Amino acid sequence: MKKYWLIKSEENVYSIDDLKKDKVTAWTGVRNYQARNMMRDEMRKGDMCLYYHSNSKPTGIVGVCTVAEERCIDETQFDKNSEYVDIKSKIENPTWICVKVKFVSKFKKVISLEQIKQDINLQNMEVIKKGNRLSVQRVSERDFGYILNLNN
DNA sequence: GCCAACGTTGGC
DNA sequence: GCCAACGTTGGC
Repeated sequence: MKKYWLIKSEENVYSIDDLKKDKVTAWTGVRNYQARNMMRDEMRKGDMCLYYHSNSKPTGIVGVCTVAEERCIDETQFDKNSEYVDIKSKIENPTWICVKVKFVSKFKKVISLEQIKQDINLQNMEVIKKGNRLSVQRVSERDFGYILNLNN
């Protein structure tokens, strides 16, 4: 059963254009247990993700990617030169597990947070709920399909 | 840069 | 286990 997600990235850190160029990337640097648990326990190869830019103008959904590989070790936790290093994490039992995502498409136009807030059909999306800072969120199949249609 | 809304840490 | 202090996220 394919599942649908929304994943956030700061545009100036790793944008949809970076993913388009790299084709596949490990979704490293997530240091929130709830987000990790979703990646580790629920995200599976073939699942589809909306790609969301935070800290951008405007913020919003900018494209689509797919889970290319599941349950990957986030290597940045063992990299002493990385800002994401976690000295408490053990090689034999890594704390941080992520997925690899593959570029699928970039939208013609950003579907902005403002637009989502105003769309009566998208009021169940996590991303518009107050205080929701999770960088990995579940999206319903219906909302995912609706958003793809908005891009047409 | 501000600040609300979190999540994490650590003393007790 | 509680909770104050602190750190982070992310919209604006």
